[in-house]
Amino acid sequence: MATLKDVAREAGLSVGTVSRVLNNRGYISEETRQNVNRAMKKLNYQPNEMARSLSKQRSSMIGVIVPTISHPYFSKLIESMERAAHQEEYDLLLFVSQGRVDREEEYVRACISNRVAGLILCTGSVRTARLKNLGFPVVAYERLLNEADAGVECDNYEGGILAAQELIRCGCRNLLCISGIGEVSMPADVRRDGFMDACARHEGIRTQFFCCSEERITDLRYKSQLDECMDLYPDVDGVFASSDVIAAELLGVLSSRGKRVPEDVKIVGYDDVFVSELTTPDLTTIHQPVQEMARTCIDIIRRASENEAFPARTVLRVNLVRRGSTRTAQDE
Amino acid sequence: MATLKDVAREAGLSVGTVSRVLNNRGYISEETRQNVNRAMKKLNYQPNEMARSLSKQRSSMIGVIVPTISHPYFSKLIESMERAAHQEEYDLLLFVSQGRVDREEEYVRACISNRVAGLILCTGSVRTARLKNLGFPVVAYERLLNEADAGVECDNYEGGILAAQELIRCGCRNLLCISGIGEVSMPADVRRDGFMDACARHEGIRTQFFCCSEERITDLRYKSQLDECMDLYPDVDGVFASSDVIAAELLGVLSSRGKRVPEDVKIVGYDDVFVSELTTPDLTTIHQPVQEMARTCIDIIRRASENEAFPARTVLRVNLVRRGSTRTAQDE
DNA sequence: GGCTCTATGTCAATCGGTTGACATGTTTAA
DNA sequence: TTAAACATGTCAACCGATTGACATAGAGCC
Repeated sequence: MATLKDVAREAGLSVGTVSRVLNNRGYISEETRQNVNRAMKKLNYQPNEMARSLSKQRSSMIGVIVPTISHPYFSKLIESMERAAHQEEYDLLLFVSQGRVDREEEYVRACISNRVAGLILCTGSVRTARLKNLGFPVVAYERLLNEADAGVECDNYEGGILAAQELIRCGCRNLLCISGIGEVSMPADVRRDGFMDACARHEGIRTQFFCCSEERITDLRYKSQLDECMDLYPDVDGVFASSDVIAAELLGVLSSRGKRVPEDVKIVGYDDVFVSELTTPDLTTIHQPVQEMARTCIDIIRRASENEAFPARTVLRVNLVRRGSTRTAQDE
Repeated sequence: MATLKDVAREAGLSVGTVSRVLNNRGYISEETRQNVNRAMKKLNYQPNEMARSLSKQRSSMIGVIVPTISHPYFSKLIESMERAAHQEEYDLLLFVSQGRVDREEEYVRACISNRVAGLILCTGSVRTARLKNLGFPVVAYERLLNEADAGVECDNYEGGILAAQELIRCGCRNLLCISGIGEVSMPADVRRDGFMDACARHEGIRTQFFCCSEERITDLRYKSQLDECMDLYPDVDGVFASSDVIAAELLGVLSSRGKRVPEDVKIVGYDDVFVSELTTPDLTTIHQPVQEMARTCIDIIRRASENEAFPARTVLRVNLVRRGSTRTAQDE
């Protein structure tokens, strides 16, 4: 495997000059630059990132910890992160914690060992005291973490409002909000607040609330809980589900009870992942700007690395995507 | 950030001895080991993987290139890879190529630069000549790559047979096989062969074949193609879809045509990802042992790193999971 | 002619580990 | 008793870059 020294010899230059070309430092003539590039190509030179990171005291990798990627929301997120990272010349170190605190702490340690350029936390259970003075910036994604250096969220409150308005627009009067609540309070919790507040502003709207246990989020199986829920509230005519996956499962539960969507019950999901277009009918949902959120996370880390200023908190706009599950006669 | 030298000083030992403890080399007394561990804990020492990799000429990261992770099959795969990798003390470097050759080559270069312990290729478009003498083992996952050092697949032919048998068992006589074909020939192509061969062994079975273009696999949108397909073959009573996502979309297409599943049409999917339990009815499917396949890939890399022998080709068994989409009256 | 800018070279330290050679003791077992 | 096994130390080279100090020398300008 060719080294810088080999390239220098091949180009008839010193390592110092070649390193200057690679890192764009000091004065280099166009001729020399070409010469170096030619030599690198000829030797099929690939810089050793380990050596580079060691001397720079910082690698070009970004660590991301997520609870799962089986959930389509997180797979979409990771895909966006990967793209954004590589656009900024970073590589992505992926960690899946399954929501287990021990793993999360292990993964934070792995990030330290790898001297990552930054860490994006998409999971809330890490003991926050351990996030101080890590030597790299920590970005909290849709989590409330005081210890993080920055936070990126979408406007969950607004999302709740949009969902409520849509159901009310469709003539629903007997609303149900299904959401998951973990042990940690999360930005997503305020979706419900937005929903409830918007409902309260209208006359004659009944609202119920059902809490799906999210401890088994990695299972993606809520069906039995949703069945119980429908036993409790058999006469709802509009449901706001806090994720498209829950909404999709609800479709199955309703279908087995002979309820038709959207004729008998209207549904609004959340996230706008591919599942919402896979179901029959497809799902009206609140679109999260996942790509933009991912880009923001990466950009914060880039800025921090270059000692540029960056926002402590970024809240991005959501919007409603109307599909079959809230279609009414007059929409045709 | 504490270094090995700091730990040695704290423990009153030499760096050599501490390094021995870390790498389990030579003779170390239990007392010294404890002493070192205490010192490491006290200083909150995290070994610098960059330095370690540099001197070992090999990092403890495994690179994985996939075409997408939005597709539930790949997100399940990556989740399994991540788990298997960390169980063997590797970190995972994730690359999503979107099926673009230029990105794949860029990612292979990134793996070289990071001196990965191994590379798992879940995508077939890389120009194979570039995979020789990379300095680390390359494992082809569900791909035919002569240049790879090892291949891991599931028994796709058997999967096709199982699907055919199930549809025939349900009394279907007019079968359709929907599969995707890319430019590169892949192990998954033989699913069709298994299906067709099994059908040929039965009297009075008609078989059709429809080829879904997979160029837009990252889109996960096959609906319009499937609609055409149903125009072409309106009277099929049993369908084998080469992925659960296609099967799920087909459910929607059939529903909009007033066809009921499983009463009018029976469906068998492939993969056994969560989507198959999300639909109504849920999908009978061919289960791929993704976890075991992932573990096999990681194990091959571990063996290669330790100069142990490893199999050049591993083919894992699949099995049928019966659910609602092929349920008949007598199954009740 | 002196000054500054451009372009490159030499040299050595540094990043934080790993590893091997070699030395020096202390136990333990044959 | 004596060799082998155990336990640790010292020292230095090495992995492949980055970086800064300092030197050299030609080009362009006042």
